[in-house]
Amino acid sequence: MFSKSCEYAIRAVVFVATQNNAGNKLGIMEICKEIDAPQHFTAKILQSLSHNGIISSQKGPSGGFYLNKTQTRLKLIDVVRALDGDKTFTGCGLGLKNCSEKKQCPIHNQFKVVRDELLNMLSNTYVVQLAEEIEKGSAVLSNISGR
Amino acid sequence: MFSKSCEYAIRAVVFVATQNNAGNKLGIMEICKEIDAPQHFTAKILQSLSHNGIISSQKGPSGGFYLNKTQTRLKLIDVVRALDGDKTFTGCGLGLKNCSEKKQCPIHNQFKVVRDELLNMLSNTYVVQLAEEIEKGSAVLSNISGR
DNA sequence: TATTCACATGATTTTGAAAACATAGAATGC
DNA sequence: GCATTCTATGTTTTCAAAATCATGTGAATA
Repeated sequence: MFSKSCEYAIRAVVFVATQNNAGNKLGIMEICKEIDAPQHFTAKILQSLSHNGIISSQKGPSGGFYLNKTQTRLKLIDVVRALDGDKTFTGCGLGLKNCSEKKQCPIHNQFKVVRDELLNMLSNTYVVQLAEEIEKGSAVLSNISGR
Repeated sequence: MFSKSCEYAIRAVVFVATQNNAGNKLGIMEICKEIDAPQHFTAKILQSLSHNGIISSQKGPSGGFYLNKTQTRLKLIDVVRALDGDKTFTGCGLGLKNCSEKKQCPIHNQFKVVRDELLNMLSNTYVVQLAEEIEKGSAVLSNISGR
């Protein structure tokens, strides 16, 4: 459904949101360890997100990634769009490059319903809301058992 | 969403269904040309489908792929399951290997709604019904313009 | 029964996303 | 200003899906 980049990004952003209270910033190593993601790869992803204004970053000692006031209102759709673009919501279900309303694949309309449901879900889900789930302990962000 | 294999498979199966009337069988070349898919790769996919009883095949002169009586009642879900397995409907949206009802990722419930919608759609869509769209001219199976 | 045709099968190559590596650059704190 | 700590960037490597290649096998028919 999503690219690996996008999966790691969502997990990372949600984790950052859980720790964003006291205004403390999170380093790459800390984030990757918690969400069980490859360090260098995830670093690039977060840098890309930072570049796109999805999250904020601070260099130097005691620096790291964090969310500014505006960014705490982040939705999942923002993260997905920044990394995977619109192709998740516009691409043809059967891989036809020219598939459109005018010249459509046979499952075009049926598929549209599913994609709209996805788009709707991502548009109505806030990152902070997911962070709360983690804080409450009703959800996890890592593969590693016991965390 | 689906693997390339699955995309080619659906397109191929729908095309076979459109030509299944007079009991004539379709060769690989004919199929690949029509749906604009790589020949050898698609051959393997169809052979796999044939192996799984999704479609039928006949060797020798005037042989090819076709649907027998039972197979004309094929649903999309059958094709997807045969090639991509259940991971399309069960895999975690955030890529967590251990994600389950008990230990779930933060978007588990939201994602479930979308996946169920997809599962529902695939379970209620018949291949012959899609073939009719093609025959009517209200949908296409190829990237190539003008076909 | 030999030839031809078309699917079947296994090995190999290609491709691109994913991941790792190496190095540069910038900010903080002392 | 200098060391430390972190982000930024470009290159290389890895790996599995995707695609190809080469050869085998069964069926039709003359």
